[in-house]
Amino acid sequence: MKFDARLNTVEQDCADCPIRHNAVCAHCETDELGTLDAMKTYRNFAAGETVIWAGDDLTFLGSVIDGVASLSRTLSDGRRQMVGMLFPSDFVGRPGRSTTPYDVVAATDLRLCTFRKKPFEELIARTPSIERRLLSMTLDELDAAREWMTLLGRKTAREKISSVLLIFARRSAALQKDTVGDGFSFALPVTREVIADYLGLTIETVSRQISALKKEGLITLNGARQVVINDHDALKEQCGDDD
Amino acid sequence: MKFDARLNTVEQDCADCPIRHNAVCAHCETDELGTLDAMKTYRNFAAGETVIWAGDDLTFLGSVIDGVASLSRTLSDGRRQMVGMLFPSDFVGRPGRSTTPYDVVAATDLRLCTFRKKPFEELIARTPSIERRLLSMTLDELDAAREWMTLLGRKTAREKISSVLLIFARRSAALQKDTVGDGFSFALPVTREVIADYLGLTIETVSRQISALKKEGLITLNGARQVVINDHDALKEQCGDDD
DNA sequence: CGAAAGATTGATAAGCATCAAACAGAGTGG
DNA sequence: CCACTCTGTTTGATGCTTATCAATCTTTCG
Repeated sequence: MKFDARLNTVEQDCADCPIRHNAVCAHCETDELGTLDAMKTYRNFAAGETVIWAGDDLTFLGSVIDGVASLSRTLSDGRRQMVGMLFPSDFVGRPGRSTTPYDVVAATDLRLCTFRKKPFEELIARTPSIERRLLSMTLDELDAAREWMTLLGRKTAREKISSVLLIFARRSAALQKDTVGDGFSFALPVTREVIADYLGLTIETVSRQISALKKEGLITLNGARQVVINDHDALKEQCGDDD
Repeated sequence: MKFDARLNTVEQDCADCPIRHNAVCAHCETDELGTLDAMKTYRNFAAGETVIWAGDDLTFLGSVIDGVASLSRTLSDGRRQMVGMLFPSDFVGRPGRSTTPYDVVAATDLRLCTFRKKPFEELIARTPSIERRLLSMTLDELDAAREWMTLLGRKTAREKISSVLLIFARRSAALQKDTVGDGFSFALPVTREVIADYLGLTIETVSRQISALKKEGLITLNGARQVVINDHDALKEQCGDDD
């Protein structure tokens, strides 16, 4: 049965929340959690649905509970660059600003735990533990963004593809509490187009580089979306990174 | 006379500080300011000097008072990407983390107002106004980093150069409480090499694109570093941005 | 003045985008 | 069950953009 993303699911207690210990509310005390619990609304989006358009009024903020959201910007002639991917526990929206500077799109079916903006801003103003957690998460995101800038500005197409394959592999491994090594198999969660927008390439170049890695035996493909890593060390070499 | 960047200058009262109203201390009360005043140490760096190497222990944090600092990452074969530029009032370093993931280099002669890391971390833990200001500044930097990702991933060389010229122009205008328009003149604060590392280009491409804009009459150069904008609207058009 | 660093310009080549066509898989309806 | 469409993917041919290599010019500073 297909998941109907528009359907609002039953409210859940914060104490049972799967992202409880990683999200913005990670270090909340019981009473603070109670306040959040009373404020929250779950929102669901189907894959491909836009959560917020760039420039739109930002009326709510919140956390990703399940699924992946992409942040992307568009140039005047339609060229698109993905500037971030939000995974479960990541925070959506920006306190203290009235509009978002980029589109937020559900890359997969997506479930958010949201708060109306104004009350949430008032809450963090009097709750240092939330503010501190938000600062820490924002600093992490800034580091990630800067690492991505290095990829976008200086890496070749082959290095970009190798890098992104390993990133998806590690994400997949982490979810299964496994590690990436020779023979590790994982699924690409997104289309070639999304990968291209993420890497600052065209879909043709993405496809060609994946084919090249396949032809050289570093990876094997089962269909277009399932990847097996044959030579992990060699693939890591191809990333160009300094470690 | 050449500015000797290693020479420690006379301590300055926070109340007279040129970045007082924009830095991390912007919203401090008088007593909080007094605490900071007692903690601070000025540090000067000559253009080209490295403030912190990637991976080094982070022993101090602080604000840029004068000059420009660059944040950059290096790939295994030496390719470099600048991932941020810090101007006066911008914050250096990251509370809550012991090492920096990128090199911090003085792009020009540089003056910092620094605090030892530990005492400063303790201070922000009990001073919400500083933490709030730091969060706000970090969110701004994240937005800037994401905008830069769009430039790096999707803009052409010409668009990159036009964009960076306008960024420098606006920075310069803001400092003089002026606005950018036809006839506006400003200095490029950095070498072509730094611009190239910032834009993910080579110095030759930077030079060629600047020459092209000059040849087409959008800008005029006085020497290599002084730029006059002849046609602001046309230059803005060249950026490719969606507004 | 002479050396060194920074900037410009030219010739050439590599890398990636663009345009175009074919292929593969999933879902649809006769 | 098979044609049919739609979307996503692969592959090929070609050309533009930018990197690379190299030489010259300019500015700065000792």
